[in-house]
Amino acid sequence: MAVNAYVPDASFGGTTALGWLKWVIFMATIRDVAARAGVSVATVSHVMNESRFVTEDTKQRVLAAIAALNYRRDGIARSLRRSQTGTIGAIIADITNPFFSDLVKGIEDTIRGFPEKLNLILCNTEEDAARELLYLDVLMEKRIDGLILAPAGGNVAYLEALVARGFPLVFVDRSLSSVTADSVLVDNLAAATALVAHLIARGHRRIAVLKATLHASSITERVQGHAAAMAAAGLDFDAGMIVESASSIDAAFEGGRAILALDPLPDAVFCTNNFMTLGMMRALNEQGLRCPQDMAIAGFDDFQWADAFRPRMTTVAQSGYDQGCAAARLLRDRITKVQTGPAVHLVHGTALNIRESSG
Amino acid sequence: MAVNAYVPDASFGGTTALGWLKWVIFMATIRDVAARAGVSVATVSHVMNESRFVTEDTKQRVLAAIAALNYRRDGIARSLRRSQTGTIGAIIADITNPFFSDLVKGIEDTIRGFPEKLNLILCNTEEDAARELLYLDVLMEKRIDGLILAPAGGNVAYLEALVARGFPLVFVDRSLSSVTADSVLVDNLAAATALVAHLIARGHRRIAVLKATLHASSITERVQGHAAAMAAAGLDFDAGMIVESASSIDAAFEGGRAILALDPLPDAVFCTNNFMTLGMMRALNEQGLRCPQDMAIAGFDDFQWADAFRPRMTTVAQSGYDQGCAAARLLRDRITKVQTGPAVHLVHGTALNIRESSG
DNA sequence: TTGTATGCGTTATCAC
DNA sequence: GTGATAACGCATACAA
Repeated sequence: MAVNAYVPDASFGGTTALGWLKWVIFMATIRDVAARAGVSVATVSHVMNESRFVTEDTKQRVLAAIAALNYRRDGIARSLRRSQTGTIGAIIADITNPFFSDLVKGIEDTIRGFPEKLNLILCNTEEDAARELLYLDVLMEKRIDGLILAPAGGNVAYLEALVARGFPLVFVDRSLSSVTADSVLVDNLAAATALVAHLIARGHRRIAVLKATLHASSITERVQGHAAAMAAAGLDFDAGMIVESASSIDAAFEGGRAILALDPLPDAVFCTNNFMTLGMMRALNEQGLRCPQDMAIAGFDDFQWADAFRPRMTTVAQSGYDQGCAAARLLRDRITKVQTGPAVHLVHGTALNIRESSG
Repeated sequence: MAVNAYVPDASFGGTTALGWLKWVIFMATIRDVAARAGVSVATVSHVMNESRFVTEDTKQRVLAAIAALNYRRDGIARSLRRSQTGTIGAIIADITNPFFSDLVKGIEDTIRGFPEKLNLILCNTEEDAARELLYLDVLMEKRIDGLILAPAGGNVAYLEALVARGFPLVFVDRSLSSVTADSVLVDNLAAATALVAHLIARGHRRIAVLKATLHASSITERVQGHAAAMAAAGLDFDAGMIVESASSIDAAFEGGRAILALDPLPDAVFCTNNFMTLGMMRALNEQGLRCPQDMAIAGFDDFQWADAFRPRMTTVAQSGYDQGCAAARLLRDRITKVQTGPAVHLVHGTALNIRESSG
């Protein structure tokens, strides 16, 4: 490796403010390559981009110079010139939630397959709209080509303006009714209804909800699913049986405690996402209660180990990975203008995994 | 929001190849702002960066123009001029591994607190050195300011060259002995030794290892820990008791099956990471074997729900989050040249969580 | 088949 | 206290 062995010739630029950096971290430019190959910068550029015919001979000389100087083109300068960065953003709630880490992996695996060699800038809002706004601003300043967003629930005007400007935006997991953009979602209402109906079919009557406090359409719909299933069965429930907590395992643990303090005790709990389920189980555990004997639990979002430990959890499974893949494709199609019409909304399927935690 | 209401005046640039884009997605430039405020671009720049004194009056005019035009400076042009991008890369093994998602969250939370407003580009190698190389190239082309890396095990010359050039690099989770860079690690050898010693103390004698096949120093050391503990106890074991599988739950499931096919059957299994533990449990489950009655299990890496489900897992816990925070700080200090001496190596602590899976 | 020269939007160095 | 203007490194329109 001769990366740091090359000594720039005298033609190399002067010492501006940050010029010294270039001496420490020397990076050959397209001009250095052109000079060494005895051609113009245009030719070097065209060789790298295969954007016009170059005789085999000159091409080889250019390639040799590139190798000798260990030249890598400057993506920043290239981005400035082409007005596209090859970078997309993903603003999600929380990467430690298995649903989102699967989703992000789906995005990554998919964009890696694209010839455009897209990159992903990752941001966690932790369900905070203020943080979302901050990230939106930073990403816009970074001139990302498009954005995959699990909206925290605010910034509607900002997002509307973005979409109005034609900026490529894809919603995942949830959407904002007032913002018309592509989306990849699941039918939360139907899935939650089916899950709670299953609980009812198992004989449970007092079914509490451990609800993540967030302004996400997905969560709202899941709670509506609970109400729908209860109503369909002619079952009543009071608002006190819907306990809210922030969307983290620790907060859900407290929420779970609150549910276990309910009087009379519910005989089943519907957890609106991964974190709620985990927190609920921890609370149950703390009180020495057994699932499903003492309390049945069913949750939205499956997790990879849901069937390897006891109790095996009854869940609605959705593939974060597949949704990530779909979102990435949608976004790419918008960026490349393969897709230009009105917003497209993808609804992915869910599966009801009936295991033992529901009794 | 008047983002898309502004009609650029006649002075607005001509139509180059991508010029049309500017009409669809109109973005005011520093010149538009200067023109509207009746000042020079220099003044606008200085107002935005607070880099020289500007009278309150002109400053207000500039600020008003910025607001009116909804101007956001172009980070790309800025990066080109300043030769720094405010972007760092993180190349890790797999974001769906809870250890790494915690780590990434630690990085994010930390860089968000920096005044530099750093951004994170995320890459998963899935333990593939070829993929790592690809990402290294892309990230270098993107001119990232620094890199946090969990090396897949190859690309040594490339990384050496990077470090020799003074490029800020921090290893996490594992390191490459031939590359001298900052690192954040744990004492894998000691922790694994203690874990296996615990298994031995519990009366287990035939202790198998479910080992992730990867060229990571961390895994090698964990396996050495097993050997050390066995030797210290005067226990023998044959190589057949060390079963390898790729580092994914599915592969570990197969590996777990292989272990359960061993004859004679081991009475305990040491799993070298999260995924191995999960796959092993799934295999156990498939065969209808109980843990710890039929087989004791202990794993490296704790997970948030390790104590909420049965069996509660005995594990070595390390904080991916804290390691992410530390790595981000180390990297920032290198980037800003707050830290300039020889490589610093941080060794974070681990905790032995003795729960029920070890019998 | 190749070269010259302009400009992308900033920042920073001068000059006034 | 402010303004002109030259880079930054590349892609590309236009020449040759």
